[in-house]
Amino acid sequence: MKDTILKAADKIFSTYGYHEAKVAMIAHEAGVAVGTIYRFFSGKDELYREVVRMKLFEMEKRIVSAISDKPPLDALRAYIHEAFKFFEENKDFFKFFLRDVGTFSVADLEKFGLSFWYDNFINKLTKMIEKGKKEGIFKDFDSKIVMLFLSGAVKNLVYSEAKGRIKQNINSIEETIFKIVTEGIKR
Amino acid sequence: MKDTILKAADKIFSTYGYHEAKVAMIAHEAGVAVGTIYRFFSGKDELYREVVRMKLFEMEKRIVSAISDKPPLDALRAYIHEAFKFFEENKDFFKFFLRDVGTFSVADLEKFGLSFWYDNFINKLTKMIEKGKKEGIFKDFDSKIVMLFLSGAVKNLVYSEAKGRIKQNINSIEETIFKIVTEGIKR
Amino acid sequence: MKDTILKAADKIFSTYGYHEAKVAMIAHEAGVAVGTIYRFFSGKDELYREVVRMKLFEMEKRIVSAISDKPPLDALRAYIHEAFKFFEENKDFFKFFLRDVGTFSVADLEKFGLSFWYDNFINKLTKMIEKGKKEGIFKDFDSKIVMLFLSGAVKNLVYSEAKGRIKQNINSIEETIFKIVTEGIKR
Amino acid sequence: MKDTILKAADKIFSTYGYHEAKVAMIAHEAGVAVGTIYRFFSGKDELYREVVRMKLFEMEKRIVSAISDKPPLDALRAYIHEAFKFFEENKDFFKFFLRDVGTFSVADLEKFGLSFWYDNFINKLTKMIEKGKKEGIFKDFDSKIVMLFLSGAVKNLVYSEAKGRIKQNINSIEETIFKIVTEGIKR
DNA sequence: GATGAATGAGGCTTCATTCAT
DNA sequence: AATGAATGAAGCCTCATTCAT
Repeated sequence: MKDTILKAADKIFSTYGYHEAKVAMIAHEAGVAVGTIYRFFSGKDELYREVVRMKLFEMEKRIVSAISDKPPLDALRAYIHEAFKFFEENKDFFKFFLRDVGTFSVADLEKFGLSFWYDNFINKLTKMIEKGKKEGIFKDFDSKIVMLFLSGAVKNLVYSEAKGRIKQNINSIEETIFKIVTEGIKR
Repeated sequence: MKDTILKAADKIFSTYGYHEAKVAMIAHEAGVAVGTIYRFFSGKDELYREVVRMKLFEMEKRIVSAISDKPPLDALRAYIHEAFKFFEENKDFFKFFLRDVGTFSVADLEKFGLSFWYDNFINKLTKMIEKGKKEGIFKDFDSKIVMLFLSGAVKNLVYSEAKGRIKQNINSIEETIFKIVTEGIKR
Repeated sequence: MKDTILKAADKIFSTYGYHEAKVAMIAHEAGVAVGTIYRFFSGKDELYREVVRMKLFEMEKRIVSAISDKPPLDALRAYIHEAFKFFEENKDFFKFFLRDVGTFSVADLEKFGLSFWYDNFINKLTKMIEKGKKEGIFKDFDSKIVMLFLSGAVKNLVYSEAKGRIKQNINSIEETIFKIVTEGIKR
Repeated sequence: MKDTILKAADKIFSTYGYHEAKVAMIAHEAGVAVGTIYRFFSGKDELYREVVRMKLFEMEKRIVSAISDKPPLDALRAYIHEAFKFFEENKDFFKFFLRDVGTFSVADLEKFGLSFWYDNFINKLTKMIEKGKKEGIFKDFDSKIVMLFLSGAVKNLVYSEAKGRIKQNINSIEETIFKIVTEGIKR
């Protein structure tokens, strides 16, 4: 039941964004009464938070699993590939998440309670870089900056790709990203 | 007057985001009556659009001016520096509007009449890469992908810096970005 | 519930007229919350339209039923009597809606989807005159003009009576109308 | 100046009706500033009242002048003719006046201060009937009822004619009215 | 006297939330 | 536990009116 609602909420939020999504729509999509939603969630806010959590935790799980136990360069490739795949699969959701986050007030953002999670996630990814540095494969840049650099680049490219602003196919884009980040653009 | 309102709107939208920002707050911040806002803007929507336009046009002007007539590598440095500076100065605004320009859906950009502008802006930046390729300084990656890669990386780092997730000072972050993008992280 | 609201709306519109009537007043009169009104009507406009429809359809039903299957002169008397009775019972409403059905512009009647209805209603009444002409009881005036003449006269008298401008009792007024229209004022 | 405003107000009220007419429109039409209107009229309400007064007083003047010093039957014809002519010339105004009156609250209607005028006007017309009765030309119906009967009939027919619901030309309609009211419809 | 930019009260409407069944 | 009709707070916007120039 709670899960049905969560899935319905995901779909509606992904289709309409937070503010255009109405609780009644979600109830309808889930095939339950409006009141039922309030048995499981304290309100629309919490419902949204739960959807976001669900998504991000899934993302973390998939990406972390994709890179674990791989040598640094392979892990890097895997990260780029998995991130692309995940964003691609959930692009409707992220289209609105990224936007809606901007429509919440600072106070609300903190309510998401995801700051801590995000730091933690970035730290896990950072380990991939750390490992590469230890093994002498990566240069001695600050690992966190490298990861934020890389994840920003990936996000922007997924997004642009989703918007049809890039002609290349996804494999080719992934490969280009990998090359730039490993070897740089300077000849 | 129009300008006072625009500035107040910028502040309120930057602090609360679109939906939590109330027209009455903006009027109060601007020190005018609610009705006065409607003498200059057809509604809350248009007011937001104008704020966004104002910001982005200023950003373009500053960045384009910073990179023009510079040799490719200097231009690259200048781009990173100016983008950082601009985002830094307007971090409240961008926290809400864009963690990413791509944050807004195509429909939204079109609503702002900015689709054309964005393509144009990216093209201008892309020329900086093209030039470097012609001069044999940059490798033969697709210029647009390079630019989207770089702008994504920069935006994410500004954002993270603004959030206090990075300890280094800005100059050092800029330098790291420059090095990664030019020389890559692989040893 | 819908009916309670409709009745309350009738009362408030009849007392204050469309523009001075506030949705909140209607809700209060009906003993429901403002929002409840919007479960049944799309807005103030539709609510007004529905009140008007309700009234006019009832009027038609009563008048048509009163005149049907009667010989022309009896039908004429019945028309005058029933019209008086109906207007009398709803004088508050008609004081605002119609001193005259014609009071509303064509556009308005169309907005109410009542143009067709009104033509149809007049046609039904017209048949009473036609019948009288066929039977050689009525003179050969254009039937529609006769009906518009008669209904205008009746409406004005009801209205004046309602305003207290006439001293006679209603029966006497009805009789006078009947005599004037059948025999004329000329000796 | 006051007159210019009054004429402009007449035009705008006649075109849009009371509630859709905006003070700014009237000022624009009159070629004066909004504030100027408030030098001559205490507000929109009074301006409307003045327009209505102007109209009705003119109507009275024309109709009374048309019927005075005429033998009863000629006066009757003249009344019908002049009423038709006047309504015809001002149909835009009356289209809205009749409607808007219905949108004012009872309190407002009294503010028009026209009840007394209307009684007075009807009395003047009534004299035409009285005279006919004294001369033995008209039957012994209550004169006021006769006048209200007649004026209602005329108003309704003018209105229907204005709406295009009648095919005959105006002269023919006037003649029919005259015949019905004098001789009745019964053979 | 004339102007018209600025005012701000007040209305219609939406929709998250509640609670009696 | 589930329902969904009813609630009512709160926001955007309009426009008659004012008053400094």
